[in-house]
Amino acid sequence: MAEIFKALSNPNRLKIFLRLTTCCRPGTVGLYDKDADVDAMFVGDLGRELDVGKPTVSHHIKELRRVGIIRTERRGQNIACWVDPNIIEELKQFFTR
Amino acid sequence: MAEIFKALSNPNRLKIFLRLTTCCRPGTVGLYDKDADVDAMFVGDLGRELDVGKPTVSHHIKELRRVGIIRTERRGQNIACWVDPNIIEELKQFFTR
DNA sequence: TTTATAGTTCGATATATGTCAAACAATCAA
DNA sequence: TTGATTGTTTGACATATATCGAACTATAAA
Repeated sequence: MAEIFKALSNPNRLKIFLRLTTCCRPGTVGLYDKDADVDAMFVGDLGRELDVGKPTVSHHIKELRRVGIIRTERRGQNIACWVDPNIIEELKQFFTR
Repeated sequence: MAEIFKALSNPNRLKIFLRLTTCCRPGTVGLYDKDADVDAMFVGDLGRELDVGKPTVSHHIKELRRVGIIRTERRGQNIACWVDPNIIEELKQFFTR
């Protein structure tokens, strides 16, 4: 859990996380649908909203994936990113005991 | 929120947080009762469970208090610590949108 | 095959963080 | 007032982290 919190403690990574939790259908935070209109965002799209260089975005994406917060998949030239559906539930559980 | 996650990202601070959330009456995480048997823990008690020096414990307590995760109060020679009742709810809300 | 686009890896650097020892401060007890 | 206990502050240091530019890789398009 400490590693998950560390991943979310960086402002840019937190922005990526929040951006990804709102790119799904409204009201479905933490849930995504691969067949929906928008089920993921590309690394480049996320980077353009962040005001940091590509290497930095790549580094943050890698870290978020390493700790299991997001999942990624190549789609042509792009890398699609989405929040792991389980992590949200796990985090809610953590603060509900 | 990033600062709150940063505070919880250090293993020792996370241990302090978890220890404090379980020193209240069972099933009342995040709630404390000043009139209950155990409503708080002293800095020294927390430190003895952590295997780090006193200055380090003090530093962590200070940080947890700075970001609003815990509250403290002097009681004689000791400093009592407890988790802020509001923060738990705030964190749950954050992952529920 | 050449060019363009998207992203990663590597190396460097500046800053932040965790930790300790030593000194200090505050409370209590003799 | 003296000594013991509890915790804080300060200064130092080693490690971790965020960031960038340059070089590299992978896919697509011409």
